Amino acid sequence: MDDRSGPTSERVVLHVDMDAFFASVEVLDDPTLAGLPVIVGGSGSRGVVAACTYEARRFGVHSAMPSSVARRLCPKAVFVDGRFHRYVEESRKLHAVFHSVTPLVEGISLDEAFLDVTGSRQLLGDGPTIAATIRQRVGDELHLACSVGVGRSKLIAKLASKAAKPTATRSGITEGPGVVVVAPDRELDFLHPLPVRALWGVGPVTGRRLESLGILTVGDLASLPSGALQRYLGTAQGTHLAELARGHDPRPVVPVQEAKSIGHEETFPTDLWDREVLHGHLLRMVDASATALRASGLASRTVTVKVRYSDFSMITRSHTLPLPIDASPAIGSVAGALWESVQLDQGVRLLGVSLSGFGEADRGLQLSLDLDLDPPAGGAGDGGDRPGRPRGTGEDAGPADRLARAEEDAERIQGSWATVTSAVDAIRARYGGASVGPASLVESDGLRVRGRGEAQWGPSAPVADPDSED
DNA sequence: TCTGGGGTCCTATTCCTA
DNA sequence: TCTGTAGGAATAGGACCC
Repeated sequence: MDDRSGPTSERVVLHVDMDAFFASVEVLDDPTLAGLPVIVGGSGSRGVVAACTYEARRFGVHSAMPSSVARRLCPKAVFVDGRFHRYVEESRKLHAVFHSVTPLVEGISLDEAFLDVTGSRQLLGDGPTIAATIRQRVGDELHLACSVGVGRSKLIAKLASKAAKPTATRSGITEGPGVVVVAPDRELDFLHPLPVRALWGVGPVTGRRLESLGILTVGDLASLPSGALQRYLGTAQGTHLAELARGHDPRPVVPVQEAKSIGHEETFPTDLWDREVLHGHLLRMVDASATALRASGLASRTVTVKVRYSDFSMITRSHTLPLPIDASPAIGSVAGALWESVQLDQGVRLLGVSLSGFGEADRGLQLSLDLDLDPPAGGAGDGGDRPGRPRGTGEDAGPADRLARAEEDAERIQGSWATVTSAVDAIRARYGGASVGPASLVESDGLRVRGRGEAQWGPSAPVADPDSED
């Protein structure tokens, strides 16, 4: 397939990455934090660091690090719970700046984006000029710092922005250049000395595997025959990494990426064993996910239940329906059947639900007179026996039977719940997410739906915990 | 002193069907 | 009807990203 957008060498891609974004927003809102080691993230024993200031990084703290380790490395750190809505606000302003430069903006996360500025150069200047302008405007308008990488591919732009960042070591914080430009004829000189782990797609596991083979740098990787790499890492990953190591990255900047899954998962402050209690949590997460699903105008065919046990092993159980559904009780019915097939021979640390296989909800089901129009008591789930469905005579149906019944339930509920679902969504839109919910969850303490940012980085520390400061 | 939450993508295996 | 085979879909698990 030929590329009609012009020669690849002419493409100019920017990668803009905010410096310590969440932590910088916290400092912006509370200037007394300026100059202090600030850590944003879960403060509980099972929390992780979402972001931290460079003052904290001097002590070796970094994002995704367990909070307990961060606290040990930097006992004087100020822990701040994440305020996701604030980061979203600032992110919107940031993206407004990006969109004033080019419509080709691919957001990677709240604080990071690729911009294809190939077509903006005539109006705004060359790549380095646009990069400097963006950096200046983000500083002036948001009072936040960012780093920008400029190259002819996403790979190069991304690595360049990293090289543009400040660095923090025990001896101090060194300002970065802010903008790093990698000219096409300098790409391999820039790329090959970098460690293999710098490449997008090389994480801890692949990194260790490559290093065990003596492949330490991107240059080492590039010198390897791609066939050998494919045999070692698999076709897709081997081919992809071989290409990246040679500086080949034709991936376009794609402005709108449609979601492929929507879900909720939570780590509990302590491991849970009780099947019923866990089922209650599962239904709560189903309701939250289904609400998000409908808010996106989607319906889902595949329901997946995820469990992480106390020993950190993880299992998933999923089921795909013939038709997409979006009603919470319908999804809850399938999730409940999957949940019954989950073994509980050790404590559960994390529980989650994920919805995928999107399509349009079938809300056109004609209601016949013998359909059960009453919403199932207790909301979602596989609770009581209901009319309109043959029940097996055996006391303990197998997983396949349970799923088949849940599928029937889901179809029936999906048809009868369309009006209720719309009403619930309307009430929540007006009075907030906690204003209405499944009856089965109303009286259960602690079963409120956790919102984004409330404890996104793990369970919070107990309110009065004398041991919280070691 | 131990590992979050929201995702995407890939691979291997199993099951079903032609 | 049985067996072998091949392909596709579903399922489960894992690595990776921010």
